Amino acid sequence: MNTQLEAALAVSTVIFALRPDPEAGLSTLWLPLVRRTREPYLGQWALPGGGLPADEELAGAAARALRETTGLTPKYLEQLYTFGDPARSPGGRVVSVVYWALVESGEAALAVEDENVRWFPADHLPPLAFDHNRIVEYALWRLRTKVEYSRIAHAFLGEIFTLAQLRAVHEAVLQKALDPANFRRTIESSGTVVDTGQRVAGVPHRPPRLYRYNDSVHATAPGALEPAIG
Amino acid sequence: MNTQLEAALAVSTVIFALRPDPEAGLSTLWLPLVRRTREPYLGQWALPGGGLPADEELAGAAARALRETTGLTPKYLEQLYTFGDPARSPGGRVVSVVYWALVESGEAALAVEDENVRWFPADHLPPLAFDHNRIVEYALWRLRTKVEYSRIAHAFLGEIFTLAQLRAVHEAVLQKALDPANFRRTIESSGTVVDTGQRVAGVPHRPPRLYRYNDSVHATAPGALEPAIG
DNA sequence: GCAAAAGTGTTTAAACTACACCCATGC
DNA sequence: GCATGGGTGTAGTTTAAACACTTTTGC
Repeated sequence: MNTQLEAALAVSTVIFALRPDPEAGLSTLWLPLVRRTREPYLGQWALPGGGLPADEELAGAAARALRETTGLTPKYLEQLYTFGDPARSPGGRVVSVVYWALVESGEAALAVEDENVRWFPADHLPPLAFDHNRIVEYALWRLRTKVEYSRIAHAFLGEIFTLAQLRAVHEAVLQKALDPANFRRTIESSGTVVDTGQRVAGVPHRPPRLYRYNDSVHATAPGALEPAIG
Repeated sequence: MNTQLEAALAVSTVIFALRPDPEAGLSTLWLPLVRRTREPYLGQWALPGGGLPADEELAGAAARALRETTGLTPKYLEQLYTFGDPARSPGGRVVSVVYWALVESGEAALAVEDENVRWFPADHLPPLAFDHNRIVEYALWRLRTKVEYSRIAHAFLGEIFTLAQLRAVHEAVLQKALDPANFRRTIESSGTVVDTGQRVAGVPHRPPRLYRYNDSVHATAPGALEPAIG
Protein backbone atom coordinates (compact mmCIF):
# COMPACT_ATOMS: atom_id res chain seq x y z
CA MET A 1 0.00 0.00 0.00
CA ASN A 2 1.37 3.39 -0.98
CA THR A 3 0.87 6.64 0.88
CA GLN A 4 -2.29 8.45 -0.11
CA LEU A 5 -1.31 11.74 -1.66
CA GLU A 6 -4.51 12.41 -3.50
CA ALA A 7 -7.85 12.97 -1.88
CA ALA A 8 -10.41 10.18 -1.83
CA LEU A 9 -13.61 10.78 -3.77
CA ALA A 10 -17.06 10.12 -2.34
CA VAL A 11 -20.66 10.72 -3.38
CA SER A 12 -23.37 11.48 -0.82
CA THR A 13 -27.07 12.29 -1.11
CA VAL A 14 -29.43 14.45 0.91
CA ILE A 15 -32.81 12.78 0.54
CA PHE A 16 -35.98 14.72 1.29
CA ALA A 17 -39.49 13.41 1.77
CA LEU A 18 -42.63 14.86 3.32
CA ARG A 19 -43.99 13.02 6.32
CA PRO A 20 -46.75 13.84 8.77
CA ASP A 21 -45.17 15.34 11.85
CA PRO A 22 -46.52 13.95 15.16
CA GLU A 23 -45.79 17.32 16.79
CA ALA A 24 -47.29 19.67 14.24
CA GLY A 25 -50.48 18.74 12.45
CA LEU A 26 -49.06 19.24 8.98
CA SER A 27 -46.45 17.38 7.01
CA THR A 28 -42.85 18.43 7.36
CA LEU A 29 -39.56 17.60 5.70
CA TRP A 30 -37.78 14.44 6.78
CA LEU A 31 -34.59 12.78 5.63
CA PRO A 32 -33.02 9.37 6.13
CA LEU A 33 -29.61 9.02 7.75
CA VAL A 34 -27.35 6.04 8.20
CA ARG A 35 -25.35 5.10 11.26
CA ARG A 36 -21.58 5.05 10.80
CA THR A 37 -20.20 1.54 11.26
CA ARG A 38 -16.56 2.55 11.52
CA GLU A 39 -14.24 5.35 12.53
CA PRO A 40 -14.20 8.24 12.26
CA TYR A 41 -17.53 9.19 13.86
CA LEU A 42 -18.36 5.54 14.63
CA GLY A 43 -22.00 5.24 15.69
CA GLN A 44 -22.98 8.74 14.64
CA TRP A 45 -25.58 9.53 11.99
CA ALA A 46 -24.43 10.55 8.54
CA LEU A 47 -25.68 11.11 4.99
CA PRO A 48 -25.98 8.00 2.83
CA GLY A 49 -23.14 7.66 0.37
CA GLY A 50 -19.85 6.01 -0.37
CA GLY A 51 -16.94 5.79 -2.74
CA LEU A 52 -17.32 6.20 -6.48
CA PRO A 53 -17.11 2.98 -8.52
CA ALA A 54 -14.84 3.31 -11.54
CA ASP A 55 -17.50 3.22 -14.23
CA GLU A 56 -20.46 4.77 -12.49
CA GLU A 57 -21.88 8.23 -13.18
CA LEU A 58 -21.89 10.65 -10.26
CA ALA A 59 -25.67 10.94 -10.36
CA GLY A 60 -25.90 7.16 -10.66
CA ALA A 61 -23.88 6.71 -7.49
CA ALA A 62 -26.11 9.23 -5.72
CA ALA A 63 -29.27 7.41 -6.81
CA ARG A 64 -27.78 4.10 -5.78
CA ALA A 65 -26.98 5.38 -2.29
CA LEU A 66 -30.60 6.41 -2.05
CA ARG A 67 -31.91 3.07 -3.24
CA GLU A 68 -29.61 1.02 -1.06
CA THR A 69 -30.43 2.84 2.16
CA THR A 70 -34.13 3.50 1.72
CA GLY A 71 -35.26 1.11 -1.01
CA LEU A 72 -36.78 4.11 -2.79
CA THR A 73 -36.39 5.69 -6.21
CA PRO A 74 -35.84 9.45 -6.46
CA LYS A 75 -38.36 11.50 -8.42
CA TYR A 76 -35.93 14.41 -8.51
CA LEU A 77 -32.14 14.37 -8.31
CA GLU A 78 -29.72 17.24 -8.72
CA GLN A 79 -26.12 17.96 -7.85
CA LEU A 80 -25.84 20.20 -4.80
CA TYR A 81 -22.19 21.08 -4.24
CA THR A 82 -18.79 19.53 -3.88
CA PHE A 83 -17.23 19.77 -0.44
CA GLY A 84 -13.47 19.49 -0.29
CA ASP A 85 -12.10 21.26 2.76
CA PRO A 86 -8.84 19.42 3.59
CA ALA A 87 -9.82 19.20 7.27
CA ARG A 88 -13.43 18.06 6.88
CA SER A 89 -12.58 14.40 7.48
CA PRO A 90 -10.28 13.48 10.38
CA GLY A 91 -9.13 10.19 8.88
CA GLY A 92 -7.66 11.59 5.65
CA ARG A 93 -8.86 13.92 2.99
CA VAL A 94 -12.19 13.19 1.32
CA VAL A 95 -13.77 15.23 -1.43
CA SER A 96 -17.53 14.66 -1.46
CA VAL A 97 -19.76 15.34 -4.42
CA VAL A 98 -23.16 15.81 -2.82
CA TYR A 99 -26.52 15.41 -4.53
CA TRP A 100 -29.97 16.20 -3.23
CA ALA A 101 -33.05 14.15 -4.01
CA LEU A 102 -36.81 14.26 -3.55
CA VAL A 103 -38.92 11.14 -3.10
CA GLU A 104 -42.64 10.73 -3.34
CA SER A 105 -44.43 11.08 -0.02
CA GLY A 106 -46.64 8.04 -0.42
CA GLU A 107 -43.70 5.89 -1.31
CA ALA A 108 -41.60 7.33 1.50
CA ALA A 109 -43.96 5.79 4.03
CA LEU A 110 -42.86 2.35 2.82
CA ALA A 111 -39.19 3.14 3.27
CA VAL A 112 -36.90 0.73 5.03
CA GLU A 113 -35.99 1.70 8.57
CA ASP A 114 -33.90 -0.32 10.99
CA GLU A 115 -31.14 -0.07 13.55
CA ASN A 116 -28.80 1.66 11.12
CA VAL A 117 -31.22 3.64 8.98
CA ARG A 118 -33.59 6.16 10.50
CA TRP A 119 -35.61 9.16 9.33
CA PHE A 120 -35.23 12.52 11.07
CA PRO A 121 -37.08 15.83 10.78
CA ALA A 122 -34.86 17.96 8.54
CA ASP A 123 -35.07 20.99 10.80
CA HIS A 124 -34.18 19.15 14.00
CA LEU A 125 -31.20 16.93 13.34
CA PRO A 126 -28.82 15.54 15.91
CA PRO A 127 -25.11 16.35 15.53
CA LEU A 128 -24.04 14.49 12.40
CA ALA A 129 -20.70 13.08 11.29
CA PHE A 130 -18.23 15.26 9.38
CA ASP A 131 -19.67 18.54 8.06
CA HIS A 132 -22.99 16.90 7.27
CA ASN A 133 -25.08 19.31 9.34
CA ARG A 134 -23.83 22.15 7.23
CA ILE A 135 -24.47 20.19 4.05
CA VAL A 136 -28.08 19.51 5.02
CA GLU A 137 -28.55 23.17 5.89
CA TYR A 138 -27.37 24.16 2.46
CA ALA A 139 -29.57 21.53 0.79
CA LEU A 140 -32.57 22.82 2.74
CA TRP A 141 -31.83 26.34 1.59
CA ARG A 142 -31.60 25.19 -2.01
CA LEU A 143 -34.84 23.23 -1.77
CA ARG A 144 -36.74 26.14 -0.24
CA THR A 145 -35.32 28.63 -2.71
CA LYS A 146 -36.02 26.43 -5.69
CA VAL A 147 -39.58 25.54 -4.74
CA GLU A 148 -40.51 29.19 -5.17
CA TYR A 149 -39.40 29.58 -8.76
CA SER A 150 -39.25 26.02 -10.06
CA ARG A 151 -41.71 23.17 -10.35
CA ILE A 152 -39.95 20.61 -8.21
CA ALA A 153 -42.82 20.35 -5.73
CA HIS A 154 -44.44 17.78 -8.01
CA ALA A 155 -41.70 15.35 -7.10
CA PHE A 156 -43.29 14.88 -3.68
CA LEU A 157 -46.60 13.87 -5.25
CA GLY A 158 -47.89 11.04 -7.41
CA GLU A 159 -48.90 11.10 -11.06
CA ILE A 160 -52.12 13.01 -10.48
CA PHE A 161 -52.90 15.41 -7.68
CA THR A 162 -55.20 18.23 -6.63
CA LEU A 163 -54.04 21.81 -6.38
CA ALA A 164 -54.72 21.62 -2.66
CA GLN A 165 -52.21 18.78 -2.40
CA LEU A 166 -49.66 20.75 -4.40
CA ARG A 167 -50.27 23.76 -2.21
CA ALA A 168 -49.81 21.63 0.90
CA VAL A 169 -46.38 20.64 -0.42
CA HIS A 170 -45.40 24.26 -0.92
CA GLU A 171 -46.68 25.15 2.52
CA ALA A 172 -44.81 22.30 4.18
CA VAL A 173 -41.54 23.17 2.46
CA LEU A 174 -41.81 26.92 2.94
CA GLN A 175 -43.36 26.63 6.40
CA LYS A 176 -45.99 29.24 5.76
CA ALA A 177 -49.61 29.39 4.66
CA LEU A 178 -50.42 30.32 1.06
CA ASP A 179 -53.57 31.90 -0.27
CA PRO A 180 -55.49 29.14 -2.11
CA ALA A 181 -56.94 31.55 -4.67
CA ASN A 182 -53.65 33.16 -5.59
CA PHE A 183 -51.81 29.87 -5.53
CA ARG A 184 -54.27 28.42 -8.02
CA ARG A 185 -53.84 31.34 -10.40
CA THR A 186 -50.06 31.30 -10.16
CA ILE A 187 -49.83 27.60 -10.92
CA GLU A 188 -52.42 27.65 -13.67
CA SER A 189 -50.79 30.56 -15.48
CA SER A 190 -47.36 28.92 -15.23
CA GLY A 191 -48.56 26.10 -17.45
CA THR A 192 -46.81 23.48 -15.33
CA VAL A 193 -49.94 21.44 -14.70
CA VAL A 194 -52.68 20.07 -16.93
CA ASP A 195 -56.27 19.36 -15.97
CA THR A 196 -56.97 15.64 -16.37
CA GLY A 197 -60.72 16.15 -16.41
CA GLN A 198 -61.01 13.75 -13.47
CA ARG A 199 -62.20 14.75 -10.02
CA VAL A 200 -61.90 13.36 -6.54
CA ALA A 201 -65.12 11.70 -5.41
CA GLY A 202 -66.45 11.05 -1.96
CA VAL A 203 -65.27 14.20 -0.26
CA PRO A 204 -67.71 16.12 1.92
CA HIS A 205 -67.36 19.24 -0.16
CA ARG A 206 -67.05 20.32 -3.79
CA PRO A 207 -65.00 17.65 -5.60
CA PRO A 208 -61.60 19.03 -6.58
CA ARG A 209 -60.10 18.63 -10.07
CA LEU A 210 -57.17 16.31 -10.58
CA TYR A 211 -54.14 17.61 -12.41
CA ARG A 212 -51.16 16.05 -14.09
CA TYR A 213 -47.63 17.35 -14.34
CA ASN A 214 -46.80 18.99 -17.68
CA ASP A 215 -43.38 17.73 -18.75
CA SER A 216 -43.21 19.84 -21.90
CA VAL A 217 -42.31 22.99 -19.97
CA HIS A 218 -38.65 23.20 -19.07
CA ALA A 219 -36.49 26.36 -19.12
CA THR A 220 -33.49 25.37 -17.04
CA ALA A 221 -29.78 25.20 -17.73
CA PRO A 222 -28.40 24.54 -21.23
CA GLY A 223 -27.36 21.09 -22.35
CA ALA A 224 -29.77 19.40 -19.96
CA LEU A 225 -27.10 19.75 -17.31
CA GLU A 226 -29.46 19.91 -14.39
CA PRO A 227 -31.25 18.11 -12.99
CA ALA A 228 -30.12 14.52 -13.45
CA ILE A 229 -33.64 13.28 -12.73
CA GLY A 230 -36.73 15.41 -12.71
CA MET B 1 2.37 1.35 -10.20
CA ASN B 2 -1.02 -0.21 -9.47
CA THR B 3 -4.05 -0.13 -11.72
CA GLN B 4 -6.12 2.97 -11.28
CA LEU B 5 -9.50 1.94 -10.00
CA GLU B 6 -10.57 5.25 -8.60
CA ALA B 7 -11.14 8.35 -10.67
CA ALA B 8 -8.52 11.08 -10.71
CA LEU B 9 -9.54 14.42 -9.26
CA ALA B 10 -8.90 17.73 -11.02
CA VAL B 11 -9.87 21.36 -10.51
CA SER B 12 -10.46 23.71 -13.45
CA THR B 13 -11.52 27.33 -13.74
CA VAL B 14 -13.56 29.27 -16.27
CA ILE B 15 -12.15 32.81 -16.11
CA PHE B 16 -14.18 35.71 -17.47
CA ALA B 17 -13.04 39.24 -18.22
CA LEU B 18 -14.49 42.05 -20.28
CA ARG B 19 -12.36 43.21 -23.19
CA PRO B 20 -13.04 45.61 -26.04
CA ASP B 21 -14.01 43.59 -29.07
CA PRO B 22 -12.34 44.67 -32.32
CA GLU B 23 -15.42 43.49 -34.22
CA ALA B 24 -18.17 45.04 -32.16
CA GLY B 25 -17.74 48.48 -30.70
CA LEU B 26 -18.54 47.44 -27.15
CA SER B 27 -16.77 45.22 -24.67
CA THR B 28 -17.52 41.53 -24.72
CA LEU B 29 -16.70 38.53 -22.59
CA TRP B 30 -13.32 36.90 -23.06
CA LEU B 31 -11.62 34.01 -21.34
CA PRO B 32 -8.09 32.64 -21.25
CA LEU B 33 -7.32 29.11 -22.39
CA VAL B 34 -4.16 27.05 -22.20
CA ARG B 35 -2.74 24.78 -24.85
CA ARG B 36 -2.50 21.10 -23.93
CA THR B 37 1.12 19.96 -23.80
CA ARG B 38 0.37 16.23 -23.71
CA GLU B 39 -2.13 13.60 -24.74
CA PRO B 40 -5.04 13.39 -24.83
CA TYR B 41 -5.98 16.42 -26.93
CA LEU B 42 -2.31 17.42 -27.36
CA GLY B 43 -2.09 20.93 -28.82
CA GLN B 44 -5.77 21.78 -28.32
CA TRP B 45 -7.04 24.58 -26.13
CA ALA B 46 -8.43 23.76 -22.69
CA LEU B 47 -9.51 25.35 -19.42
CA PRO B 48 -6.73 26.15 -16.96
CA GLY B 49 -6.50 23.65 -14.16
CA GLY B 50 -4.77 20.60 -12.82
CA GLY B 51 -4.67 18.00 -10.11
CA LEU B 52 -5.58 18.77 -6.53
CA PRO B 53 -2.62 19.04 -4.12
CA ALA B 54 -3.20 17.11 -0.90
CA ASP B 55 -3.57 20.06 1.45
CA GLU B 56 -5.09 22.68 -0.83
CA GLU B 57 -8.67 23.90 -0.72
CA LEU B 58 -10.73 23.38 -3.88
CA ALA B 59 -11.25 27.13 -4.27
CA GLY B 60 -7.56 27.67 -3.59
CA ALA B 61 -6.59 25.34 -6.40
CA ALA B 62 -9.00 27.15 -8.71
CA ALA B 63 -7.54 30.54 -7.81
CA ARG B 64 -4.02 29.20 -8.26
CA ALA B 65 -4.81 27.91 -11.76
CA LEU B 66 -6.04 31.39 -12.56
CA ARG B 67 -2.95 33.08 -11.13
CA GLU B 68 -0.51 30.71 -12.77
CA THR B 69 -1.95 31.01 -16.24
CA THR B 70 -2.90 34.68 -16.34
CA GLY B 71 -0.93 36.31 -13.52
CA LEU B 72 -4.23 37.77 -12.30
CA THR B 73 -6.21 37.64 -9.06
CA PRO B 74 -9.93 36.86 -9.17
CA LYS B 75 -12.37 39.41 -7.79
CA TYR B 76 -15.09 36.79 -7.76
CA LEU B 77 -14.79 33.03 -7.49
CA GLU B 78 -17.54 30.46 -7.12
CA GLN B 79 -17.93 26.76 -7.63
CA LEU B 80 -19.75 25.95 -10.87
CA TYR B 81 -20.32 22.22 -11.06
CA THR B 82 -18.55 18.91 -10.81
CA PHE B 83 -18.26 16.95 -14.04
CA GLY B 84 -17.75 13.24 -13.68
CA ASP B 85 -19.03 11.39 -16.73
CA PRO B 86 -16.91 8.20 -16.92
CA ALA B 87 -16.28 8.78 -20.65
CA ARG B 88 -15.40 12.46 -20.58
CA SER B 89 -11.65 11.85 -20.65
CA PRO B 90 -10.23 9.30 -23.12
CA GLY B 91 -7.10 8.59 -21.09
CA GLY B 92 -8.80 7.40 -17.91
CA ARG B 93 -11.54 8.72 -15.71
CA VAL B 94 -11.20 12.26 -14.38
CA VAL B 95 -13.67 13.98 -12.10
CA SER B 96 -13.33 17.76 -12.48
CA VAL B 97 -14.51 20.26 -9.92
CA VAL B 98 -14.99 23.40 -11.98
CA TYR B 99 -15.01 26.97 -10.66
CA TRP B 100 -15.85 30.17 -12.45
CA ALA B 101 -14.09 33.46 -11.83
CA LEU B 102 -14.39 37.12 -12.73
CA VAL B 103 -11.37 39.39 -13.06
CA GLU B 104 -11.26 43.15 -13.23
CA SER B 105 -11.29 44.52 -16.76
CA GLY B 106 -8.47 47.00 -16.25
CA GLU B 107 -6.26 44.32 -14.79
CA ALA B 108 -7.21 41.83 -17.48
CA ALA B 109 -5.49 44.00 -20.07
CA LEU B 110 -2.18 43.30 -18.32
CA ALA B 111 -2.67 39.55 -18.42
CA VAL B 112 0.08 37.26 -19.60
CA GLU B 113 -0.36 35.88 -23.09
CA ASP B 114 2.07 33.68 -24.98
CA GLU B 115 2.33 30.65 -27.21
CA ASN B 116 0.45 28.48 -24.74
CA VAL B 117 -1.94 30.97 -23.17
CA ARG B 118 -4.39 32.96 -25.24
CA TRP B 119 -7.63 34.85 -24.69
CA PHE B 120 -10.72 34.03 -26.75
CA PRO B 121 -14.15 35.64 -27.09
CA ALA B 122 -16.40 33.54 -24.86
CA ASP B 123 -19.13 33.26 -27.48
CA HIS B 124 -16.84 32.14 -30.30
CA LEU B 125 -14.55 29.43 -29.02
CA PRO B 126 -12.69 26.88 -31.08
CA PRO B 127 -13.33 23.20 -30.34
CA LEU B 128 -11.82 22.63 -26.92
CA ALA B 129 -10.35 19.57 -25.26
CA PHE B 130 -12.60 17.17 -23.33
CA ASP B 131 -16.10 18.49 -22.59
CA HIS B 132 -14.78 22.00 -22.02
CA ASN B 133 -17.04 23.67 -24.61
CA ARG B 134 -20.04 22.43 -22.71
CA ILE B 135 -18.56 23.59 -19.43
CA VAL B 136 -17.98 27.10 -20.75
CA GLU B 137 -21.51 27.18 -22.10
CA TYR B 138 -22.85 26.33 -18.68
CA ALA B 139 -20.60 28.91 -17.01
CA LEU B 140 -21.82 31.57 -19.43
CA TRP B 141 -25.39 30.67 -18.65
CA ARG B 142 -24.70 30.95 -14.91
CA LEU B 143 -22.94 34.28 -15.32
CA ARG B 144 -25.75 35.76 -17.40
CA THR B 145 -28.44 34.44 -15.09
CA LYS B 146 -26.68 35.62 -11.97
CA VAL B 147 -25.90 39.12 -13.23
CA GLU B 148 -29.62 39.81 -13.35
CA TYR B 149 -30.39 39.08 -9.72
CA SER B 150 -27.04 39.33 -7.99
CA ARG B 151 -24.40 42.02 -7.66
CA ILE B 152 -21.47 40.25 -9.27
CA ALA B 153 -21.09 42.84 -12.04
CA HIS B 154 -18.95 44.89 -9.65
CA ALA B 155 -16.23 42.28 -9.95
CA PHE B 156 -15.44 43.52 -13.45
CA LEU B 157 -14.87 47.06 -12.18
CA GLY B 158 -12.42 48.82 -9.87
CA GLU B 159 -13.02 50.23 -6.40
CA ILE B 160 -15.07 53.18 -7.59
CA PHE B 161 -17.15 53.44 -10.72
CA THR B 162 -19.97 55.36 -12.35
CA LEU B 163 -23.40 53.90 -12.89
CA ALA B 164 -22.78 54.16 -16.63
CA GLN B 165 -19.76 51.89 -16.25
CA LEU B 166 -21.78 49.42 -14.20
CA ARG B 167 -24.52 49.55 -16.78
CA ALA B 168 -22.00 48.92 -19.55
CA VAL B 169 -20.95 45.76 -17.73
CA HIS B 170 -24.51 44.54 -17.54
CA GLU B 171 -25.04 45.35 -21.20
CA ALA B 172 -21.87 43.55 -22.27
CA VAL B 173 -22.75 40.44 -20.29
CA LEU B 174 -26.42 40.35 -21.24
CA GLN B 175 -25.79 41.53 -24.81
CA LYS B 176 -28.65 44.00 -24.81
CA ALA B 177 -29.17 47.68 -24.16
CA LEU B 178 -30.61 48.77 -20.82
CA ASP B 179 -32.58 51.91 -20.06
CA PRO B 180 -30.23 54.25 -18.14
CA ALA B 181 -33.04 55.75 -16.08
CA ASN B 182 -34.53 52.45 -14.97
CA PHE B 183 -31.11 50.92 -14.42
CA ARG B 184 -30.21 53.75 -12.07
CA ARG B 185 -33.36 53.33 -10.03
CA THR B 186 -33.02 49.56 -9.81
CA ILE B 187 -29.42 49.74 -8.60
CA GLU B 188 -30.01 52.61 -6.20
CA SER B 189 -33.00 50.95 -4.58
CA SER B 190 -31.11 47.68 -4.19
CA GLY B 191 -28.67 49.35 -1.83
CA THR B 192 -25.70 47.59 -3.37
CA VAL B 193 -23.80 50.78 -4.15
CA VAL B 194 -22.92 53.86 -2.11
CA ASP B 195 -22.35 57.37 -3.42
CA THR B 196 -18.75 58.41 -2.66
CA GLY B 197 -19.55 62.10 -3.13
CA GLN B 198 -16.84 62.27 -5.78
CA ARG B 199 -17.48 62.96 -9.43
CA VAL B 200 -15.63 62.40 -12.67
CA ALA B 201 -14.09 65.63 -13.97
CA GLY B 202 -13.11 66.60 -17.50
CA VAL B 203 -15.96 64.94 -19.35
CA PRO B 204 -17.76 66.95 -22.07
CA HIS B 205 -21.07 66.56 -20.31
CA ARG B 206 -22.56 66.57 -16.85
CA PRO B 207 -20.00 64.98 -14.49
CA PRO B 208 -21.24 61.59 -13.25
CA ARG B 209 -21.16 60.56 -9.61
CA LEU B 210 -18.72 57.91 -8.46
CA TYR B 211 -20.02 55.00 -6.45
CA ARG B 212 -18.49 52.38 -4.25
CA TYR B 213 -19.57 48.82 -3.72
CA ASN B 214 -21.56 48.22 -0.53
CA ASP B 215 -20.19 45.08 1.10
CA SER B 216 -22.67 45.11 3.97
CA VAL B 217 -25.49 43.74 1.80
CA HIS B 218 -25.35 40.02 1.34
CA ALA B 219 -28.35 37.65 1.29
CA THR B 220 -26.93 34.54 -0.35
CA ALA B 221 -26.59 30.97 0.82
CA PRO B 222 -26.27 30.06 4.51
CA GLY B 223 -22.92 29.40 6.11
CA ALA B 224 -21.12 31.68 3.66
CA LEU B 225 -20.97 28.68 1.36
CA GLU B 226 -20.90 30.67 -1.83
CA PRO B 227 -19.02 32.42 -3.23
CA ALA B 228 -15.46 31.62 -2.21
CA ILE B 229 -14.35 35.12 -3.19
CA GLY B 230 -16.65 38.04 -3.79
C1' DG C 1 -25.31 77.96 -28.18
C1' DC C 2 -24.68 72.99 -29.17
C1' DA C 3 -23.71 68.17 -28.28
C1' DA C 4 -23.70 64.57 -25.05
C1' DA C 5 -24.38 62.04 -21.23
C1' DA C 6 -26.26 62.53 -16.24
C1' DG C 7 -30.12 62.44 -13.79
C1' DT C 8 -35.50 63.20 -12.73
C1' DG C 9 -40.47 62.71 -13.57
C1' DT C 10 -44.52 60.57 -15.41
C1' DT C 11 -47.45 57.32 -17.57
C1' DT C 12 -48.85 52.67 -18.44
C1' DA C 13 -48.99 47.89 -17.96
C1' DA C 14 -48.17 43.83 -15.60
C1' DA C 15 -47.67 41.12 -11.33
C1' DC C 16 -48.66 40.27 -6.70
C1' DT C 17 -51.71 40.49 -2.39
C1' DA C 18 -55.70 40.42 0.32
C1' DC C 19 -60.09 39.15 0.88
C1' DA C 20 -65.09 38.91 -0.31
C1' DC C 21 -68.07 35.71 -2.21
C1' DC C 22 -70.30 31.86 -4.74
C1' DC C 23 -70.20 26.56 -5.78
C1' DA C 24 -70.74 21.59 -4.99
C1' DT C 25 -70.64 17.93 -2.16
C1' DG C 26 -71.60 14.64 2.34
C1' DC C 27 -74.06 14.40 6.21
C1' DG D 1 -79.96 23.04 6.08
C1' DC D 2 -75.07 23.23 7.52
C1' DA D 3 -70.11 22.65 7.36
C1' DT D 4 -66.16 22.38 4.40
C1' DG D 5 -63.01 23.02 1.15
C1' DG D 6 -63.13 24.13 -4.21
C1' DG D 7 -63.11 27.75 -7.15
C1' DT D 8 -64.04 32.84 -9.08
C1' DG D 9 -64.11 37.97 -8.85
C1' DT D 10 -62.17 42.19 -7.76
C1' DA D 11 -59.93 46.16 -5.63
C1' DG D 12 -55.48 47.93 -3.89
C1' DT D 13 -50.59 47.74 -3.96
C1' DT D 14 -46.17 47.02 -5.76
C1' DT D 15 -42.97 46.37 -9.53
C1' DA D 16 -41.26 47.05 -14.00
C1' DA D 17 -40.95 49.10 -18.54
C1' DA D 18 -41.10 53.08 -21.84
C1' DC D 19 -40.01 57.54 -22.73
C1' DA D 20 -40.32 62.69 -22.26
C1' DC D 21 -37.80 66.08 -20.14
C1' DT D 22 -34.41 68.81 -17.34
C1' DT D 23 -29.41 69.43 -15.75
C1' DT D 24 -24.45 70.16 -16.23
C1' DT D 25 -20.41 70.00 -18.34
C1' DG D 26 -16.63 70.95 -22.66
C1' DC D 27 -16.07 73.14 -26.68
